[in-house]
Amino acid sequence: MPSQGLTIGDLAARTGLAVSAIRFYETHGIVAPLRNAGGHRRYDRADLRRLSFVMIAQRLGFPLAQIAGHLAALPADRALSQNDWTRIAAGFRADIDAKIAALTRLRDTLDGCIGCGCLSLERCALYNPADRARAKGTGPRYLLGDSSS
Amino acid sequence: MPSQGLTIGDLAARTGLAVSAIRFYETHGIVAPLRNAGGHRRYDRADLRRLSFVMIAQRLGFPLAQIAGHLAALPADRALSQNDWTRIAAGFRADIDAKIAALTRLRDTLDGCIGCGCLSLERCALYNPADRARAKGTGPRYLLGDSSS
DNA sequence: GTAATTCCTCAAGTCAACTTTAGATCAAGG
DNA sequence: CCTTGATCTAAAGTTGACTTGAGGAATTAC
Repeated sequence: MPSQGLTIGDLAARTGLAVSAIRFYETHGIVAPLRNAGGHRRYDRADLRRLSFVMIAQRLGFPLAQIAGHLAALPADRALSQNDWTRIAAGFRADIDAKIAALTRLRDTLDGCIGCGCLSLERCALYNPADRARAKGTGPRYLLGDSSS
Repeated sequence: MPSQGLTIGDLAARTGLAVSAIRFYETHGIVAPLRNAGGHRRYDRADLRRLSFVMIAQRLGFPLAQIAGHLAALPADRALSQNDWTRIAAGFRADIDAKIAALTRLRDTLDGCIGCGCLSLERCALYNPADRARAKGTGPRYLLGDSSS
């Protein structure tokens, strides 16, 4: 039986993360390995998934704190059930959708700007968001998804 | 005639950025204001657009250096033409598309995972990317868009 | 014309997310 | 056993993106 668990080096090799990064994540509550007699960390396979999840979400621009928040909804001690994933996925999905929507909005605006020929640019949303928003406040909220009318 | 240009405070008020941030951006080549007799910065309206562009792109997760790169393709000295925007938009669009694709891939995988009922999770891409990728290298490249077969 | 704002520069501080370094201990192969 | 490599802790360093602070000059408002 190889059931001694994975070392931090094993985890690093499999995830591609640095050993130091995994230890850092531990201080942020993302993984919580056990210790063996000598004080060395021992991980199980669920930790591989946790770390993969972190890597993916981070690559997509989610901050560690937010990711940790999602992962906190998972039980650390037992194997993950489908319900666990369903919950985390649902929570995460809203964030992803928001990000996709913002990106799509920007892309479409860029496309419109290319095609519209508005050299005066008076009516161009990309060109002029800050000027237009001036009456309503500050910043390019027009493209930033502030739909509070 | 109000044609003295905008002060850094005007710009801050209109974009919602901090004055310090605008000065910081200057050190990174994003804006390059003129100076008046007293040494104060004077901006024109094109700078409002540049800053709005920066704010949007940043919110979407693009690093300043990359944004500055896109903006560097624009002429700093003259009014922006449609061609200018066409060029910057085209370059930026590829980045946006890549980000949308990665997010969509993740979302779809999450959806599949919720629906598939794979409690064993042996075939679940979200659950198991690191284990599966082990043979091919490290990390959850399965979901990260590494399409090198 | 002077008081209150706003702006100037430069240096240092902050926060996130890690990495690097140092000194020491643990584990595994021969 | 003992050497080599992995791990440990704690603290300091790094990068990106800014903010804050100090000391001083320019602008604006009255």
